[in-house]
Amino acid sequence: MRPTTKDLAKAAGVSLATVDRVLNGRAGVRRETVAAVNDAIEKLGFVRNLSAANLARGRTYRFRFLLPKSGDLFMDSMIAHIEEARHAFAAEFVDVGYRREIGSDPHQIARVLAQIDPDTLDGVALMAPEAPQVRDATSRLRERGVHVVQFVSGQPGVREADFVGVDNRAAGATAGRIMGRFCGGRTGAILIVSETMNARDSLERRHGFDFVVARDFPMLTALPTLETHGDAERARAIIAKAYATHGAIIGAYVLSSEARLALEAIADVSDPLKQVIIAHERTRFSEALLRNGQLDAVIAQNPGHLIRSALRVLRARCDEREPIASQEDIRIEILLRENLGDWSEETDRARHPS
Amino acid sequence: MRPTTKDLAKAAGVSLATVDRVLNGRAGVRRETVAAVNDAIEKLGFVRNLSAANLARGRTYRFRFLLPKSGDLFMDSMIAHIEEARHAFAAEFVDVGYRREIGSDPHQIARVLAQIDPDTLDGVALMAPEAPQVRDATSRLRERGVHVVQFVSGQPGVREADFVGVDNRAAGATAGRIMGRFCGGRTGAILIVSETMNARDSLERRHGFDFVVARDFPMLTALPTLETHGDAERARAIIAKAYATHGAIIGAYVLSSEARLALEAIADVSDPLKQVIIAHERTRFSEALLRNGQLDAVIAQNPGHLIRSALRVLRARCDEREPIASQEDIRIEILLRENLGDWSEETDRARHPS
DNA sequence: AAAATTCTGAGGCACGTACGTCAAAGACCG
DNA sequence: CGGTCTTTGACGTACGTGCCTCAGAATTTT
Repeated sequence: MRPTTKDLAKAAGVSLATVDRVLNGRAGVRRETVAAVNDAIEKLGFVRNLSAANLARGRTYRFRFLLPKSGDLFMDSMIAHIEEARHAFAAEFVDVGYRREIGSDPHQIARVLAQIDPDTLDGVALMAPEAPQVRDATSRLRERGVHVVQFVSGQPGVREADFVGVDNRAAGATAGRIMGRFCGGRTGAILIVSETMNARDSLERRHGFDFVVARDFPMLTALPTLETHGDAERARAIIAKAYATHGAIIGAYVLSSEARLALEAIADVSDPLKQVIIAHERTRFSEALLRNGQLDAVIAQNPGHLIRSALRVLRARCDEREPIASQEDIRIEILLRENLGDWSEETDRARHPS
Repeated sequence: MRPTTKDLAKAAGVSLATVDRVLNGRAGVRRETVAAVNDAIEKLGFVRNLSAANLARGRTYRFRFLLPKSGDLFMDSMIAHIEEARHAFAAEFVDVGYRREIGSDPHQIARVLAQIDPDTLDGVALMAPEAPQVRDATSRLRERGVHVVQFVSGQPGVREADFVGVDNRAAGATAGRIMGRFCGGRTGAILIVSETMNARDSLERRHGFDFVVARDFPMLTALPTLETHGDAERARAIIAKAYATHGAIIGAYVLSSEARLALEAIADVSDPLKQVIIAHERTRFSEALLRNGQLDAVIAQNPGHLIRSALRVLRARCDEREPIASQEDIRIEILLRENLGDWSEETDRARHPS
């Protein structure tokens, strides 16, 4: 059996309450007493029983996802997974929710963060563009005792907060290699479309893509990024123009997480089956195109994993534990028609039509 | 606050002990009393607090992975991740271990399973080839109260036990598509190598691969499977012979989880850079080849995920909960050089040599 | 002696369980 | 047939699990 606080108290020659004060770093204990307790902890190899502790203090964890107000299918999928996690985590007294309050103005984001009440919230997972104002507001939030996870957007390795998401340069590079290999040595231009290039993610993906294409696939020319700004009309106009002016477009890469508008426009003004088309993120829409061959590959991060990971990291921080690195490492997934998850069922139906 | 057993007792007009008996399905309670308690549970929306229950019971979970005696790098990686999980799960009173006792003889496997003592073990994750004897032994184990997860090998949808692993037909199909696309329309033969074709996994991968190649890439000819039987000499001999007799081998697909022998032999008797080579599972070895270009793609299942998933499923079964399907769904990962996990660091080094 | 510091005791969190109680149902005898 | 004894089913009591917390006691310090 593992040693308990009782054992500690006996070994250190103090009462349970004193042990508890040392354990939780509260004041009112002499240096020597603290040392005695710590020695006992060391000697007995004491590890506190977190569930017993949480039971005793009636602890609950209250976490919120702060999401962009904008968003299309990818955001929908995210929210669906938050909803799923809500139920799964409820049993462990983790209260999960989300709010769509994040705009594009850094000051507005900072204001949202400033209004968070540490008494009603233990942690937030923030999906917001990078900006100095946001970084500062994040730091202040941390100082007020609210844990923060940079979620999907943002960058790894910032001291203020953990990052949960993929390395977007590597994701772009992955897209680049698939593009290169799928084009099979042909020479031509690659159309590149994004919702906006103001987001760090898109920039990084573009960098990664260009790096690999330039180094390993010199026969391909990556065109300048077209920005749809989430406007279907505009998307179609600029994409049509691109196909008209460049003769030999043999592939298209849609950088942004919301790919629908761009992909619809591409399908409208050209033949998607004759190009290599790559997009990001799995949604109803991208999945359907992948299945019917209009999309050749999707680079994705698993939304369920993202969300559970953010919650686990927040919890670990609340408990002053270190998260399990290998579990919280979000993989860059490559999705083809065959590894979407129900390939066998599909072919079974094809072979035994009901 | 969530309702407690105390609230239940009051609402149902019985004592805590009776509530407990109903909750844990023990005998000695009249039908009407049971109904009364159940009504109260319904009405109050009672959910029992598992950690409090486990605390009171002093419950621990004892799970073991039963692994093949044979195995090379993939098995090493698996074991390393079990070791990691051991530590991570210890805090939640889950005792994780493994034993390498599984041979290829179904009777031997059945004997191993028969010797498991339900008093010392709550669940096992079994990585074993499929066989009627094994299935029966699994059923008997379940009847003796030990939970079983079919791990990596085995098939989904068997009533006896949950399955944690990927759909190998889909994995093979994924390999098939990548092979087809990466070959870029060239005509030629594809070498196919496996350790053995006695394992269900290899068979299924081959089926999936063939299905996709036959349907979508008719210019490719998938050669008959060569079996190395884990013998380096033999591997080199048969592979050399294949390259000698078939003129136009433009790709190679190594089906089995342990790919090293086959890949070494291929590199010895041909130029790996001039073919499309695809293998399964991420190991030190496959990773290195991926980085230096000798391997074009790796189809993998994430070992850390596999192991945590198996443990979570076992735990859920012990607690009579339903596992979270989306979390326990193991993805078929496609690994290229760029999405191995440290691509940015790598290119940073290239740009800023130290 | 008052104030500040350090420490203890007892009760509580949500639940499990050994043991005890109590009534009804038989069993047995004269 | 009544009366006593035992068995059985149905339920309650009280304490334990590892830890936290608050009121208050004991010890210093001022």
